[in-house]
Amino acid sequence: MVSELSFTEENYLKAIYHLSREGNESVNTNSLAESMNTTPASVNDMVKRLAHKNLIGYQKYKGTTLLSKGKKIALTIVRKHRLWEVFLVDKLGFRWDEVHEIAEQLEHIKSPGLIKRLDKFLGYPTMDPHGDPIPNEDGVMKETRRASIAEVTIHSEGIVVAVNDDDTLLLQHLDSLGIKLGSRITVLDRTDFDGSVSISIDEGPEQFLSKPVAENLMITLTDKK
Amino acid sequence: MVSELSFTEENYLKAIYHLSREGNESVNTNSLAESMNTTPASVNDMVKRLAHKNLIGYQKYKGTTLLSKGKKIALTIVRKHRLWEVFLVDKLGFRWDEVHEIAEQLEHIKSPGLIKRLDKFLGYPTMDPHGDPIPNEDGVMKETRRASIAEVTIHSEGIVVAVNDDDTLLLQHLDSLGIKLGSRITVLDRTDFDGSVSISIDEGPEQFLSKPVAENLMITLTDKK
DNA sequence: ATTTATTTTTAGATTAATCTAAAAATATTA
DNA sequence: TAATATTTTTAGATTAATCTAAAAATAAAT
Repeated sequence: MVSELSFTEENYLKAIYHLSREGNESVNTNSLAESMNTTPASVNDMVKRLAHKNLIGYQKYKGTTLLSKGKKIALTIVRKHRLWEVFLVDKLGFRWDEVHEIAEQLEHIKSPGLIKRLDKFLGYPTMDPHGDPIPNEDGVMKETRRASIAEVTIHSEGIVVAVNDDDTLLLQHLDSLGIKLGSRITVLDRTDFDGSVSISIDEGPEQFLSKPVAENLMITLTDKK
Repeated sequence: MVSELSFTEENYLKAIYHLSREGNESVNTNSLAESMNTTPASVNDMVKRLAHKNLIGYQKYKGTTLLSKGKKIALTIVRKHRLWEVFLVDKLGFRWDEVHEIAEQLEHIKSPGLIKRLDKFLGYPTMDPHGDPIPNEDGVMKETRRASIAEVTIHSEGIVVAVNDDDTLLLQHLDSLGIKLGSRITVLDRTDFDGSVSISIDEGPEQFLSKPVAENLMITLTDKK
């Protein structure tokens, strides 16, 4: 039984998770301090508590790593964070760049059943509005990769995370099509002849992109099994 | 500028609000302690802090009252609590008696804009799933009253909060009609001849209640202006 | 109007989470 | 490898929120 963690403890676990690149590398005191906006001394104190609770591994001067229990908790927090972000964007109409702060708070709500119901209500999304994958209940998440619309298989669905070229005309063109960072794009078809693609933006009507535009539009997608 | 209150401070204000019957009467230390599940000594400490912040009035041995700033905060918390309860029941499918604990946490989420959007998403409800009125942004809420289905004007809408008679047959009858505490009932029509009424439960199809049933079914309703 | 009971307040400790300043260990560099 | 720089840890304080136990004030009862 993990006696109910404080918000702070949960945030430390999450920070360690992210800094260790999904829990694989060891994290040192200073970078944790920077990421948590606090001092190395405070981090040191907290790291001892978490180690004492068997959530992280810690040896003096050697940095910390998530233990399996700690990693599992970190992943449920990431899951909650990303599901709430989907809620805020899809249901409440926030922009993708407005939701992080709110999700930072919502991710700590404790309730058996809440997240399961939220997940269902949202239609079991696999990606958050920033294009990051959402772990399932067991902490497993689909691999994501970044690719341009030009190289992706037909029927792929993903979130716009970057535009490779910062040409003003291109940006204006995308804007006029209603494409921005965070837009959810489904690739409907591709013409072999000229490499142009037809897409749907946020479930909207079919629209066309020329090959050069498609090549510069990067999305993240979860690889379908 | 109210420098951002802690969850605990917010909870004290809310407790004072409820114990003072919507902020009108003075609240004594012991009852606050009981309601907050803590000791009179702790209450005394906290009361001093809140008085120092000009949120409540306090004189030694005289109990506390909400000041206007404190009352306003208390009301926004009540508003948030009740709106989240509507969300949990209407959107996520929780039962009315499962949501209090979760709303106790959600009510402390801080975000400019979140509650406004949530309110809109929920269709600007005026009552929570327990039949309690939801304060508007300015802390004003509609008066509610309890009445039996038999005495209410046609087209009234309210939440079932009690069954006056605990006769098993009546309870079974209500159950078979799909009526339970928390059901939202709209009174569609009433027959003068026998006092029977037709109603809709949770926006469902028309159903009929005999006069004795209607007389025992209590709802809360907000008086339409 | 005393005495008794209740309520409220103070005094002094405790715990989680933080801090600053200094000491210790490790890493880097000349 | 010795000197210097960086990182990490300790020691000792601080603040919010709590506690227990005892003192003080108020209220109730004889």
